[in-house]
Amino acid sequence: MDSFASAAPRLPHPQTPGRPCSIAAALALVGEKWALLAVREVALGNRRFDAIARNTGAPRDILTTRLRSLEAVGVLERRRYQDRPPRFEYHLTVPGTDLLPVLQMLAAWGDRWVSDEPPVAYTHQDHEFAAALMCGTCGEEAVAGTVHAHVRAEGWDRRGPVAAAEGN
Amino acid sequence: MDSFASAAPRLPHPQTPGRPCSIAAALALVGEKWALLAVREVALGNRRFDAIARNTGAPRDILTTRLRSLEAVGVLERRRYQDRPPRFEYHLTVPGTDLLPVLQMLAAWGDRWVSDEPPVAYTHQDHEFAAALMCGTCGEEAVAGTVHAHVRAEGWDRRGPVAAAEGN
DNA sequence: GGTTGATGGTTGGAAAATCCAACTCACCAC
DNA sequence: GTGGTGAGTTGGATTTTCCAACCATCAACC
Repeated sequence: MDSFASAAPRLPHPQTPGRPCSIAAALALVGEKWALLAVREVALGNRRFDAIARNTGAPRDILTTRLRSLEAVGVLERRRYQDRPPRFEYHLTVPGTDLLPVLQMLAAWGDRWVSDEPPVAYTHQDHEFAAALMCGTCGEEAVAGTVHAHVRAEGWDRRGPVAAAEGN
Repeated sequence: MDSFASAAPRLPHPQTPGRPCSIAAALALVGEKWALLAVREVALGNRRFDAIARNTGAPRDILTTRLRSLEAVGVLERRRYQDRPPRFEYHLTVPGTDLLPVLQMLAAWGDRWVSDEPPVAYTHQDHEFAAALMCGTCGEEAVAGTVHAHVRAEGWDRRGPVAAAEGN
């Protein structure tokens, strides 16, 4: 896992208000509708600007800024596939590919709670795929209520900022 | 699973541009930074407006509109815990609780790629929790590249809208 | 009786981001 | 020379966000 994590460089750490939290950090980098939908399209194999714009419905100018930002952050890579005129394709980096489980979970939630019938079905190897959360340590499914948070960040606990009873 | 899904009512189906997709639908309902961070805080047990505002860093007026929207959508429930003056607490509904795997995946991604060291650690039962995507059908971990999409939505395929070669 | 603090918000106004339609520029095929 | 593809830009109107300050209700303190 250490060797895997070092296989690609770390992404820039954004400034987030509130509690120090990897969820907030992740959202600051990729947590925007059009950004995630662009990643979805690239994952589906649609690597070109026009296809991404059409299939997501994103305004073209917004999409431009999102693609630039995803590239700057290291989630997408922009590759020139021809010169004269210059044309580009977007590809997932390693961190970008690692976002797909997040999208799978979102799709599963949407399928369960909002879509009448799944607009997209997923298969795992040869059978129907049903997304679930797994604990990689024990190999079992992590059922609701069995995962607990332990706040490590200095000056914070579960309730919020610690009163910091120093000298005051 | 069928009986589980019917245990709570379905959420409103939002209008989304682009490809019909449960990811887009989910993002339309809950895919906004402050909304997801509010859900995070409620999941941590911080159910009151002031605590959520402080711990997320969200502007209070924005937080008000997000909480109202999450309530309207059916992700949160707003409970009065005293009258005179009226005071409220926010609780996760069943669909809201079902969002936690999404947050776990986001946290895992942030831990892996952006946070220097995890600001929050998670345990599963008594051991360290390592989030992974599982295929509920076969019980195995869904490794990158083993899950494939099949577009079912009428008029669309993986590449985009179908040319609709009728009579043309 | 006045002040402070907690709680759960509103309000006003400035700043920023979004959305939309139209436009560009370079090339290719017909 | 007309139309199409591809990858964006541009201008301008509309929305949304952000921020700080404010408000109301009650309890406790002094």
